[in-house]
Amino acid sequence: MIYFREISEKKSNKLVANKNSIIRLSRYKNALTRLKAMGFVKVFSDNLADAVEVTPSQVRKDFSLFGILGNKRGGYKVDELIEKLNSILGKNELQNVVIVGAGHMGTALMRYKGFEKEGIRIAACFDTDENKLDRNAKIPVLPISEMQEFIKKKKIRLGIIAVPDHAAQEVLDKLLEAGIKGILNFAPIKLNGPEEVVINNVNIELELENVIYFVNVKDKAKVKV
Amino acid sequence: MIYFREISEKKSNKLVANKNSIIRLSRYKNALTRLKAMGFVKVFSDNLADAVEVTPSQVRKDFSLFGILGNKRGGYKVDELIEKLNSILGKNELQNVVIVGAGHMGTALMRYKGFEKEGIRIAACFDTDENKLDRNAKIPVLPISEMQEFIKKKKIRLGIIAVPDHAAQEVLDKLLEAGIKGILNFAPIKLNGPEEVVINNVNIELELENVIYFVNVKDKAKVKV
DNA sequence: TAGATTGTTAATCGATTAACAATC
DNA sequence: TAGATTGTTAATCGATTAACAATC
Repeated sequence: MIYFREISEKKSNKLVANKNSIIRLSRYKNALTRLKAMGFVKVFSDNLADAVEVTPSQVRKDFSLFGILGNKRGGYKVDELIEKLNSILGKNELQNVVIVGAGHMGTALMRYKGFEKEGIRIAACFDTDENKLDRNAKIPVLPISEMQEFIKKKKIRLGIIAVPDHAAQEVLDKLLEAGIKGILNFAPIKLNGPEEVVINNVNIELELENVIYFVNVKDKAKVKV
Repeated sequence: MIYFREISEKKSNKLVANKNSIIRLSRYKNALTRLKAMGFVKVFSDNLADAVEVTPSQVRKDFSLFGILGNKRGGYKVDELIEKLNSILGKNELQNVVIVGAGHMGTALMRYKGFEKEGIRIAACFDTDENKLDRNAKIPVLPISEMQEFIKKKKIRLGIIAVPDHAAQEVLDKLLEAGIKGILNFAPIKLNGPEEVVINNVNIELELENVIYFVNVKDKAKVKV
């Protein structure tokens, strides 16, 4: 992937975007819309740093990494900044997504309010279970046999996998075959896909196990007293 | 929190557990149960490294960090290793959890199969909406007014927040008041709690936005050709 | 102008990887 | 014993923070 490397690395071998910096951009953007609502027209790296709980250096570094320039002494204009962040984050165009699996998790995601206001639209959900189908719903639930055609016809690039573990790899293969480029995977297994496909895993058990571990550590630390 | 620092840092100022190392421990453990099912009695750092896609150095480093010792030349005994990892991860005792919010996400989590086999038990779910209550279900859905007493009586330490943004902070405060020590939060807002409480945030929008960003980057990289 | 804030370079910090002596 | 693998120390890599010259 030579061409990707060209834009993802600076000459100086300092790497550009990593996952954390993108997450921070999203947070800056959210903070900015709040600040805007409060009447701010300009912001300084200080303000954003406070809002997102990072250092001002981090803010300026992130911006400079993505080519966002402010005005020395004058900070950043809120409107321009929001616009630029939206553009970087791909928020200027509606993002169509399909969900595979209309079980509990898939249904929760279908109903999830957070997506719409972020410019994410669930185009359809797919399932093998006939009882779950609902062609006429606002977000239709369709048989998985129609999935690939649907994706191709609507040129959808993003898919969410919310099926049981044992079905996940097969679903992934089908999605990729149909042209999907990015995956958010809720099945707690490692999926194999080609390098050029973006796969982000959300593993709820692992997240909860993490909490358990740190609670235990702190507990033991206290007992030690 | 002097006492916590004492055990969380080595003399040499090398820090012990960070979130990533704990996640890796969970993955080692999962890999090991698979290897065990395949008949393995011993494993080498090589095997685990392959299974989890890290370097053998990483595996040995992680183990040494948590005081897990193998046998030079003989690797690690699978059963012992699983046992030790379970103990570190707090898997030897059943972990009771309450869910707050019986909306789509809360319900999905209640029905989530992954928890049980990891020794996590959902003791109850709480909601303000009377229509959602169900005292007699296997996992009862109770009014939020009974939450604090329930938590205290059953000495529950872990809570999952799955309520709308605007209710999340209030729910957190109540949970902490009742004695909850660790939180998994699905509401996409920053929660304020005292330092000694463990709060882990799962933000599904951010995760999907991340996918969108990297898909766009790769797309543009290709067009550039 | 004087003061404040950016943008970038250098320093620091932390986590991962490599190397290798110890030893089973 | 010879060979292989651990456990740990040192080297590397990457990300965050600090510092400061440029400049509005």
